[in-house]
Amino acid sequence: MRLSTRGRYGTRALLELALHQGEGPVLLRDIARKQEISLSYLEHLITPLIAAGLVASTRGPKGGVMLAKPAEEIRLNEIIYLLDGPIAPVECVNSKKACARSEKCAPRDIWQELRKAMNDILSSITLKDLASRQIAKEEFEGTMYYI
Amino acid sequence: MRLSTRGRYGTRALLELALHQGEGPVLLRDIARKQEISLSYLEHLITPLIAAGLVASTRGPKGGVMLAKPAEEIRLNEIIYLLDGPIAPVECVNSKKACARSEKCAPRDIWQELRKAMNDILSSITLKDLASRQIAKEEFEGTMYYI
DNA sequence: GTATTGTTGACCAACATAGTCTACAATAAT
DNA sequence: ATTATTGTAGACTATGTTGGTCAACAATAC
Repeated sequence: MRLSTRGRYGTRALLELALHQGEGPVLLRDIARKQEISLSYLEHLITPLIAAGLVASTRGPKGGVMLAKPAEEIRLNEIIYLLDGPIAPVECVNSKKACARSEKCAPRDIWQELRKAMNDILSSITLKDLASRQIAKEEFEGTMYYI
Repeated sequence: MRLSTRGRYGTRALLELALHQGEGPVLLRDIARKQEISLSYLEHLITPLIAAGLVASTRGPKGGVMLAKPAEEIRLNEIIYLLDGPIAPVECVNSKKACARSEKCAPRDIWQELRKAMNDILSSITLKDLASRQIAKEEFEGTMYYI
């Protein structure tokens, strides 16, 4: 029951963009460095996000990537879906056809509850929320030194 | 974000045992047939469940496997844990040491919420509950023919 | 003792994951 | 125009996980 690195790294990359929203293009290289993701791998992760219209890119000197829409309009479930596919513990919760026993399978009902719970959480959080949380964490870290 | 076949098949196998609780040993072969799992694979799945004391087995003719304790005392999170490992979307939610950035990582908080939600659901459901649901489903299916 | 059952461990094919590397395309600055 | 700088695309690969198979073995009811 694990989330792949794609979804996690992608979320972190977008968080980085959200933290620098309004500051113009951010270099992939800088995202890679700050979020500790290999640049080559990040390039692959960013592609579907660009294709989906979450991220805008400009090439050449002074280029880079930036959020293509406000951080409050991007929800985590969207990011995970784009990078990891359907947020579902098993295929059969998406299509009944995936398994002949779907109709009379009690376990399947449980897997569906799991999916709903996960989706509810992920769709309730926007990149803006995530960025706010991150900022709060860092500020709190800072105050720690004064205790 | 998927549940492996191990956890799912294992759950189904135990459901089958719960449905036949008190009827003596059930053949692995019969479980395999009814739940559509290959026998050889089921053998591997049942082993950790026996080791953990959820299932009791007897060899030889008239042998088979049965629940080692009442179905109300077996929770789904236990089954999934035994077969799939920790119910966690990422390792870092279990041990902070897994990642140096854990302390100041907002995404990690989200993954922890996910884990909690999943665990809450799975630990709230016992094998007994699952069996009751299954019976209800089959009875309902049965009535359908009279419409 | 023999047929029947579970137990164990070696093995394996296919796929997913998590990348690397190279060549290429666009563009800003000169 | 040239060049340096950026993202884009695709081929390639190493490793691990998944979902098994198969054969030998151990226990036990009859």
